Amino acid sequence: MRNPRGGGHPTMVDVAADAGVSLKTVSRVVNGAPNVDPAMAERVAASIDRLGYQRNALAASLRSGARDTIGFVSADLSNTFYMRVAAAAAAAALERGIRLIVASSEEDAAAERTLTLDLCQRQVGGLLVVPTASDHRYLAPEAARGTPVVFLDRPGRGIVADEFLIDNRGGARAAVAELLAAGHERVAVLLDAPTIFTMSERRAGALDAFAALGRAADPRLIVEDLHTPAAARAALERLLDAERPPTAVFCANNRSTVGALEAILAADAPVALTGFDDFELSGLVPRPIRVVDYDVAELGARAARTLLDRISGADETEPRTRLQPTRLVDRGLRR
Amino acid sequence: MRNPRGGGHPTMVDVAADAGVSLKTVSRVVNGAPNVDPAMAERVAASIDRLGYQRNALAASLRSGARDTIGFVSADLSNTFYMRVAAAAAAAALERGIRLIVASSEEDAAAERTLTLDLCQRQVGGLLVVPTASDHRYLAPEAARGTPVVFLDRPGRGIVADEFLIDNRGGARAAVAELLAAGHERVAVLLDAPTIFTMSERRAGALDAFAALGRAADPRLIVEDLHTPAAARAALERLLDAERPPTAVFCANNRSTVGALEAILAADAPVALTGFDDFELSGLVPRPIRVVDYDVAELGARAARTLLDRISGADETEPRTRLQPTRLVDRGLRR
DNA sequence: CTGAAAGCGCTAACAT
DNA sequence: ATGTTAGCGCTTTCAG
Repeated sequence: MRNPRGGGHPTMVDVAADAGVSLKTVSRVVNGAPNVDPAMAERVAASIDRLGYQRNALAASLRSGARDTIGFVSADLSNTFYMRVAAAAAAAALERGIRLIVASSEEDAAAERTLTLDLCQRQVGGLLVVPTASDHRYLAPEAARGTPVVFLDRPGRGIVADEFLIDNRGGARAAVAELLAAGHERVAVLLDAPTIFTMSERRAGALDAFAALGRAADPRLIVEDLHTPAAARAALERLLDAERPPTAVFCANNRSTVGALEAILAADAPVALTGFDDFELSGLVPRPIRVVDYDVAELGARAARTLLDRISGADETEPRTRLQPTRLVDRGLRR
Repeated sequence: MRNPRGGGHPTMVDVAADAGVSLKTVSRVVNGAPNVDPAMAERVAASIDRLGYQRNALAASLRSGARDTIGFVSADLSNTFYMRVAAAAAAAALERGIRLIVASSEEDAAAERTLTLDLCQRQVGGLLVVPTASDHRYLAPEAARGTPVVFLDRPGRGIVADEFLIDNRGGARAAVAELLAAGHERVAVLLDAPTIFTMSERRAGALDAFAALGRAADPRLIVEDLHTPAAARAALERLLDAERPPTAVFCANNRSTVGALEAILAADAPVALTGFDDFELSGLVPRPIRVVDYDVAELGARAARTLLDRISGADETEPRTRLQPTRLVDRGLRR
């Protein structure tokens, strides 16, 4: 598949020679520009087909400076939450003719930085990033050079940029308030490490709910640093075996929810459960539970649109933090 | 952040002028080429820092023709299976200094074609694709032009290319054989549409198991076209209510498995269950089940390495189809 | 070890 | 409506 000049792929020059027209005419046809004689367009199209010409998008954007791509830096490719955000963002971008390319730091701060800079070198128009790093000042030069950044799910550090977060605090508050309103005197709270942004927010929300009733949470019922379902299970089993066991549990993420469920099901304990984050197959849990749910697709679409508005200059307001609202919903099998 | 000439970003020319060296020297420093005087390199590095110079990777590859990127065209971004494959492929590629960019057809054949061609125009070195389209002849020109394609999970149609598939037939055969060996006389089989490649394979495997024992499956226990968990649930409920209900079920994908589980749990029926595909939280199912599992990461890594070998020319053998082996594993909560 | 010049494939500005 | 000429930012000869 060498080109007529003997090189690699055929280029516009080859097509022009083949069709007996100028380079520019080929360019016009390829780009669907107006004011091209139909007969000529026909001839060019025939040559393109015959030579198997394919436009080199990189060369095109080099001269035009067009930036028709945005990057999505996920923190974890196999996290469905982020990927649903990415899918929604891709769809929203496509509506404006912009492609989204996905990369992932896999929760590695150095990888995040490398990937991000790499995407910038690839001349993406902007970035959606789920931050893993604890310092994002390295993005400031890029932002200043006109590559806007929008953070997702977690705030960026050391840089002013748009952020789209879940209403972690409000969601947790509502979940715990509901348990308290149902008459539960002893509500346990299972959390991962408080150094994680979402955890400290959700913890604060849970405490808000107690405070709103003028009550204080029993500190022995608040368990932190539960990284895995197994840890959450063990923690809840310990609480259930203790003197005055909880009658309800609020789990601050779906890993804890899963672990708590294991404990509850294994002990067949009459404990009400509400968990932050819906999860796949939550409908399959063999007893009614509640989860704090939110519109993932909307989050992604809003973030993408904001980024595109920044890129196009349509939005020159101060960067802001937006919270995606949450709602409490029923899950689990009803009997 | 305008460059010293008043344009946009600073370029190598600006750096060269600033450092008082030639363009080529800057290029050498930026690319870490050997044979550069350390003092000069130092000066150039200082200018790069001061001007905030960032290399334009697109321009670089235009001249060199370098192809340091491969594309992954998923069929569904929110399918964890594909994303785990993508993550493994990305890691394997990175070991050779190649970046992976992810796009998704979202099960739309036209989108697959658009995305694929778009990636080619972006000069990716090769493609990993989970095919959605029913005809991949459109890829032939690309392949001929030196952009190899490797298909994942499903075979490509109308084009000879490497394929990495799950051992669907063998896995299904083993699953059903095990149920039969355990003494189950009546084993139901729940499937999605037989037009789907994996479904016809898994169906064939299930029937193999019966045939190996000289037995024939009861056609009334084989239900097809179950697209959703709800459909699978309804189908199994019907079977359980019928005259001679099954004592075991083989579900050909995890959606059916979920539906079947709902039916079994709701009826508290003593039915053994084996499902193809592991699923998130399968450990949480409140009774022991078996699943046909496979090493997703290995599949992705092998596919990526094969693609890279094709690109580099290290592998010029005939394209082949490889099957990823499966194994039967325990899931669900033990009591 | 360093530099000048040419050119990758395309688009933009200016003719015609 | 079409063609001509630069030139995007970089790498690559090929000379010094």
